[in-house]
Amino acid sequence: MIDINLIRNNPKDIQKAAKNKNIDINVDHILGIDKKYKELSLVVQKLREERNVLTDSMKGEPSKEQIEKGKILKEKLEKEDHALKAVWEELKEKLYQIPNLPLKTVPIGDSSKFKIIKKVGMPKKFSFIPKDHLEIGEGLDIIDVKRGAKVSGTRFAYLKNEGALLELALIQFAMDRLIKEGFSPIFPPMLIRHEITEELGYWNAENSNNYYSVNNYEEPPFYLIGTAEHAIVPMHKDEIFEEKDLPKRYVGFSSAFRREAGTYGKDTRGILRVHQFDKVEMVSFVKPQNEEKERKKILFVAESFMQDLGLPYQITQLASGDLAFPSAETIDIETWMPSQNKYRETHSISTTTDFQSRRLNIKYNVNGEKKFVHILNGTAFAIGRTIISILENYQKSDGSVLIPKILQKYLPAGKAGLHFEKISPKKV
RNA sequence: GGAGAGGUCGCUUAGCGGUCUAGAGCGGAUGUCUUGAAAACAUCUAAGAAUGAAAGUUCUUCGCGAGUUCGAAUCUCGCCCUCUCCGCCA
Repeated sequence: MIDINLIRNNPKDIQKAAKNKNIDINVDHILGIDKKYKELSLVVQKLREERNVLTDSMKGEPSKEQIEKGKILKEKLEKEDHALKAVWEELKEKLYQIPNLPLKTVPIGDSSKFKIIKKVGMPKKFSFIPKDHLEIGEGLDIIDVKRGAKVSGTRFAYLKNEGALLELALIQFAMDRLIKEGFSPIFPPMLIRHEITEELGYWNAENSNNYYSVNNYEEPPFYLIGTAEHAIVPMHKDEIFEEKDLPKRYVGFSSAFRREAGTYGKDTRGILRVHQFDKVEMVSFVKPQNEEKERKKILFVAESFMQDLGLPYQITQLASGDLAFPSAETIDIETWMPSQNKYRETHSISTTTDFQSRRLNIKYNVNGEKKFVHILNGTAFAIGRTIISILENYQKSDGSVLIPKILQKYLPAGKAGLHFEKISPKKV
């Protein structure tokens, strides 16, 4: 949620920012409702004051006149109070439709206006025509989308054998590093309540069909998280941090569930875009003045993972039109995918400034003054896409794959014919 | 899933229609005393909003919402959550 005072004082900026995010709001209209709301609340407050004065004046049995007066007051108050509530609902709905404002540094425009910040590593030249991850994965019997489709439908897959072990290795690798960086490891719940989804700011209007709801019979439905962030950020809802406890950092592991509505026909092959994937995710709660520093830290760690894995990548800054509703800035890491001959998103690092903390009421205490924290999130590993990058970038002509050295210590010692320095193709 | 108990200021709790501007204890902060500390004593110790230069004043919030009433922490209903016992279960 945007600070209402920000809207009152800079209506033009808000209008422009929403436009840059391709979100249609009418700030003047909202200000009109806000004015009505302020006037009405004043009326209601006055009436309540009158009522309080009246009740304070009667200590024992009230007189007939007093009761009469009270009745009249009560009626008036009820009427005005209802009107006030209605206006508030209207205002709240409008306020919830206002997206977070992009930072000044964010390029304005649609998705084509993204900025490439830097490139690291050179795409490898292959002496043979590189296969894509699905061909490699099926050859090694570590990815199975056919059976995924049989059991769950399109865009579902099984990760098997060394593929499964590779996932565990990546999780452990990321966790180890991030724990050293001051992140608390956490396995969050993957079903969340509806009210939480609203407060996070992802389930608004046009985005509402991106996530799954889960039937809970007589109870209100749950939502399946789209990323660990959805369950970790609201952990501290309605809480006040002590200044000394910030920054508060979490590294969470969870599955992520996405309906991928509107992506029919896009990235249908393999496991690049699936309805369920696992992810190691970073979340930080920081003081506003430390936000910049934290963003750099999260990006730095994410980059270091890719460097350690020896994968070529580029860093891009998303344009305003591409930012998620609560994001003020998003930096992506795109990793080289030889089969597509291009970089594809594997990491996304966003700052939501105080947007989520306002909705969720998460503050910190500075010498008695309560201020909203800033919240950042970033991918450590989107496991599926990382596995794709490893398979494709480290493939050999015989269909086997050399696994980056750094992961070796996280893979169990070879037995039963498994060789972890490389994954060998299945003998047919 | 069945039965019961309960959600009040950081923690433990009092409160059972007007005396609640919510009391007490613990914890915390500051001060007095002390070489320093402890103890003791004193004061302070929830959040949000309106107005105001400020001091202050007022309003809201006793899990959330609706209702009864001149008046609700207190009564009624619905919802959310927690705990205990039983059942089921990895």
